Amino acid sequence: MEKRKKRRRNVTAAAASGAPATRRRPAAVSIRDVAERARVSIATVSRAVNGIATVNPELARRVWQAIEEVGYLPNTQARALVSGRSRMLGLIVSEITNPFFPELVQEFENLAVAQGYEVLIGSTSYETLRTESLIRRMLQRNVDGVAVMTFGIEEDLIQKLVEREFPLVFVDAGPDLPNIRVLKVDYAEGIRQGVQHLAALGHRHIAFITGPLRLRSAVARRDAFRKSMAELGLVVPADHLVEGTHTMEGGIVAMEKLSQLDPVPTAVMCSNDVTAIGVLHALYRTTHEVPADISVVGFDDIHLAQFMLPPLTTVQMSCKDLAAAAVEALRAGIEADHPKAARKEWSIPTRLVVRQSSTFPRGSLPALAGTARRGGAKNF
Amino acid sequence: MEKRKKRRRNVTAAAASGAPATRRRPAAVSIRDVAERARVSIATVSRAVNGIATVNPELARRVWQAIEEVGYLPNTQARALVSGRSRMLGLIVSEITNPFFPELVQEFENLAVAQGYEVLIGSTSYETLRTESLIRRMLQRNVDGVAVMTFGIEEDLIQKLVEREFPLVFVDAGPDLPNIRVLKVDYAEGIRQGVQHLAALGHRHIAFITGPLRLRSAVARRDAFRKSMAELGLVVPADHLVEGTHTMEGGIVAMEKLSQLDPVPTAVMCSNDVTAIGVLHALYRTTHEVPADISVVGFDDIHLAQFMLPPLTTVQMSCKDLAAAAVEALRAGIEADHPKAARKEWSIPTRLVVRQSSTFPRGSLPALAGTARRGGAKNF
DNA sequence: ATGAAAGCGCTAACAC
DNA sequence: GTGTTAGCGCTTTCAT
Repeated sequence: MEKRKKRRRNVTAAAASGAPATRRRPAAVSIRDVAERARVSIATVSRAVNGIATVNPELARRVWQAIEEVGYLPNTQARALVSGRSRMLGLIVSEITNPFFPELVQEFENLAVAQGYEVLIGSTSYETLRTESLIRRMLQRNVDGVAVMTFGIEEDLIQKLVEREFPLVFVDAGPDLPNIRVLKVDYAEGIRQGVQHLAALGHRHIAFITGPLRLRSAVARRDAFRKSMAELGLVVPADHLVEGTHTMEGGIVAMEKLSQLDPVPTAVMCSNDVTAIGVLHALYRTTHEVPADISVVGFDDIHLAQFMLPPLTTVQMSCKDLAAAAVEALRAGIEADHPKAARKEWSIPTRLVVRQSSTFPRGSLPALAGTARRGGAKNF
Repeated sequence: MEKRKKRRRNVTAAAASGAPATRRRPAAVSIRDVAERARVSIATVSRAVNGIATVNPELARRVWQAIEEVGYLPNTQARALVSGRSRMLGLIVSEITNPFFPELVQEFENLAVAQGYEVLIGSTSYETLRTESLIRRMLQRNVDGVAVMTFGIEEDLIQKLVEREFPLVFVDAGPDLPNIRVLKVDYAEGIRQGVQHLAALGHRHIAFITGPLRLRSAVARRDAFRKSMAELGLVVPADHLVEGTHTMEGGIVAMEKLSQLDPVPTAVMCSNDVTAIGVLHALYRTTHEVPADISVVGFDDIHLAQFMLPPLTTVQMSCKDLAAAAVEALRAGIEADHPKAARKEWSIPTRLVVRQSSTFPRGSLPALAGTARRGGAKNF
């Protein structure tokens, strides 16, 4: 009785037809090798590997031993092909080089891997073409679900994912459909805390550098700022609202605009920390002291924020929370029996972290002037 | 004649056996749907999609039209299964949150995608367990090759990849085997330029903060520093060589040690930019001025370096070069007919970028003292 | 409880 | 030049 009668395994086309485009590696150990060695059928190996309870313990032992001996690793592609599930999660970010995202990616990856998923990452770089290709790739790789963590995306781009009913997770806002879940960031609270902090220190002329306003989240942050100011009876003149790009370069340009104003605002809030870093840089170039001349407040609390000079006061939006919610929401969409399968919204808290880039406006408290250079608000 | 006679497509197991663990999406469009619609065989569709020249143009047109109409995307898993190639490249980094790596990842991804590959990223976080799981995952996902960009790794960890003859790329050093290629970074040149720059400014007491010395690359950088100093007849006392961790925290701790010395070194070179950022922070906390009191030089030239206060003088090792070489070397290992298939080494240049964190040692040129605060070496 | 066999979507050998 | 078909490695019936 010839086993393997139908297999052409190891008989590469290359052997017959001249130079192959690809150098072939030795064929990996497959389920058949394990089955042969353990003297069971491939079905039994499959059942043992997948922990099906009905397998005879003695056979299971033989299978595991054989697996050990031949160094078998199940081929994920084959599994995916037959099961219809790839156990891959797509993660779409704007730009991996924006320091906020690596932290998110890291957390997301840790959680996903711990739960048996692989992560396919892609960055849009805010380019439509790239985003389209990204989504096509995710479709072709057959990811089980996609987290769109770009804080805003052109909706027709993700149309294909929506059509094919992929479980999707968005930040802030997304279409209201059964497979779509949303992480709602509480911008209002964090930004209110920031504004109140500055107002309490005595600032009245507070400027805000927004993100790119085609992003919903950037609009949401700006609106939260306006609202928080209004609550305190403070008006925001149009020239105190400058559009940035969520990059350091954007922060520099925006701050240069703000320094033309008369009077120059005594405090600047930024739509994200990277912008704030640009602002610090611009102020350094123009020999303004932070926080003595101008207080700066960021948003995100990236790891780097605490190492800035001076360490940056900022509104924290925890990547850990965001990543955990994203993975949980995706699984809720993927696994029909997930405990939170019915949930459509996850809320993400924010809070102010006071460091040394914010203090009293210059001259408001002469007695403390001496502490301004390094003192900041830490004693406040 | 019933087509599709053997297919159980769309008849999910779930329909028969109660609650499924997984919610199934509607079956994706497959090659058969295209074939039916274009009234050709699946083989013809496959040939058309893969651009085989012998296909009748009229049929090809029908195929492409059908593809358009039904929205067909080839299933990558099936392709990988039958072809033995996944068109995925593994990319192993140390920590994605270290700002050097996102830039590398971005470049690598751009290049890989442009050349038709997907990227599977993983970070070791310097943990053996994580690294093992990472490598197992890469094996299971059947990547076509792996770039190990960690600047040093425990060699027994990658043993499994070596055994199975995966094309591999290392930085600096790796086993001399047919499937292994190495990117040689020219530490000597960049670091020599850095040392000569500082020496030319008048520094004699130059300290060096190394990376974690279990990393080959960290050792290589330190040795390059020693050698460059020796070339100038400068001795490096043992206490001028402090081990860091390639993190900001490590830079802070190391700088604190250096400030205990008497006399304190007038210049500090760092094994990477992140360490240098930590150093700037430590000096800020102890009210030392950079560069007036102490000059600081980094290594890597991460994007952030130019935005530091003051902008960081550093040795550039271009991620673009590194990523391009890595992708090219990987393809050379994967594709037998690649023009550079025989090449085993790629060399990566480095060069000094002078910004404002380095200047004359205090007091050495009194006439210039007034420019020290902001002047740095830019006029030099 | 176990094995034989169908078949996931695709490529490539082979026949015409 | 085109169609038919085996089979990539695996899971899951179905029959025993």
